[in-house]
Amino acid sequence: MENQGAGQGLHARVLETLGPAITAGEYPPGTILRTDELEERFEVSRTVIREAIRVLESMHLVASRRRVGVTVRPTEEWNVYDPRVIGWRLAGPDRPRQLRSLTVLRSAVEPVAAGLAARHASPAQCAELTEHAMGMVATSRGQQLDAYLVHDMAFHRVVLAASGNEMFARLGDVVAAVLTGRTHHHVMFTDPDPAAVTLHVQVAEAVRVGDADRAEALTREITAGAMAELDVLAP
Amino acid sequence: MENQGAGQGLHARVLETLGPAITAGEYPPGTILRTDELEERFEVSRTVIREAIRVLESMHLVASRRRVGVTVRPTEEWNVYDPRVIGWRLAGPDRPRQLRSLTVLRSAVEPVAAGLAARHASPAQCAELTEHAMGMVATSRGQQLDAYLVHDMAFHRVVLAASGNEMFARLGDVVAAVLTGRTHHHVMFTDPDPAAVTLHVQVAEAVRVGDADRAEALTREITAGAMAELDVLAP
DNA sequence: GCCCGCCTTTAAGTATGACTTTTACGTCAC
DNA sequence: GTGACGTAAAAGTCATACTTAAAGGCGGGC
Repeated sequence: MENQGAGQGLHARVLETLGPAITAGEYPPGTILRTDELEERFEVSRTVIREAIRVLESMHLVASRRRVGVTVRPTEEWNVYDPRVIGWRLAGPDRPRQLRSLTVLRSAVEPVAAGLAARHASPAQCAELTEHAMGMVATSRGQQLDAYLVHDMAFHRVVLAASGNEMFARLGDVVAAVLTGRTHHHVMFTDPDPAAVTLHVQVAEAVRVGDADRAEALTREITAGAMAELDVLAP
Repeated sequence: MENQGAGQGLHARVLETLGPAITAGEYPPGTILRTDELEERFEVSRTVIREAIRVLESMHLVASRRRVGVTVRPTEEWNVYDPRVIGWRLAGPDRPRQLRSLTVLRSAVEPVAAGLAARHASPAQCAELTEHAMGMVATSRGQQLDAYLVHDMAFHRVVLAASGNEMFARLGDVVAAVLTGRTHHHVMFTDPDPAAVTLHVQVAEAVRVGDADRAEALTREITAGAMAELDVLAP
């Protein structure tokens, strides 16, 4: 996840405490927070608390009502596509569940994105793609998982961007977060699956020659692999 | 789109003016807004403006920097999955573009969601599904487009919810917005495509009997139809 | 005894003025 | 021309006073 929201203001600091706490379930839905209580707890002024609350409200994590206070909303109402919410949940206790959701989303989106990329990708993007695929090949053996990850993330980011769909493009961070999670929680001694590496190379090639169906099918294989890994990764 | 954000506070009213204006491109990226200027324009206190700005900032529509002001961010950085941003853009000048993006997203997500629904749907959800499919059949002829729309939206909402994936479930509003847009901008005299109606009935059936592949394939046909309509709808 | 409406009280919302902090930009010396 | 420095501008923070909505209790009417 990108560094979005690690801002410097006081309100940002309050947010970085309350957000994770709420998404972690430390304040179950229905919990009531009062502003003056928070004011005291964080030793900041009312202004700061209110601004933090306003942001949490815009994420649909809480609702603020007069004469009642700030109540935590039920999980189903959260804006689960907010990058900050995603980041917080990935860092919290329902990380496995979150990783599953995101991987399923990937498996739906990426193949279609790859198909579109085959139609729309610019020469420059095609070049980037092959470059990163090559990079993956080069780093796929001999405990270079971190270097491999960089290429893997970049590869998928380019595919999503090349799809020409802004909604897809904005999922680059999500995919990056999933891949990072995979690498850092997997058995760090195992080199990446050679079959997966080959698939990436083939996708790059399919996109380059404009074979949308093939790009889509190959990417579907990649995401199927990710889904299969999931049972080990997020039980 | 749900009524999310039509709040009653003053800051909400400021937001409902600035948000649409920014997403409509009235303040091109790089534009600088100063708080005291806005204060004056909206005839409200600093507090109110600051809270509105904080929300816009959390949507990545603007960035606030000391000694500079509040600058409008480039489009690529916006949180395009924020329901309010989606709503604003659908109401603005790049509605066609937005409709395209969302329909492509639909075409990626819904088939996979239908496949999952076939595996996970509860008996109650299956019942709802057939009910709404029947409702679509019943209202598919004789200028009952509004009634048809209600069933159509409900149908897709149930499929997304039944997928068991919270990320998918949260796209219910998006799909509803797209369907609404379709109905209200289409030739209002044309009854829905009978083939599409049949497909919905068949999807309900496939989900009921747990045939994931069939549910997915049929839904892919539905979304392909939606994509085809797009050229007429959003040129 | 029960229901409806008023009234109190509480907590969020708004307004304002004073003060702090960051930082872009212009100036001046080298 | 370059670099250090100082100034000022605008956001950020704080404290306080006041306004508004509404939850929950109180009392009167039925």
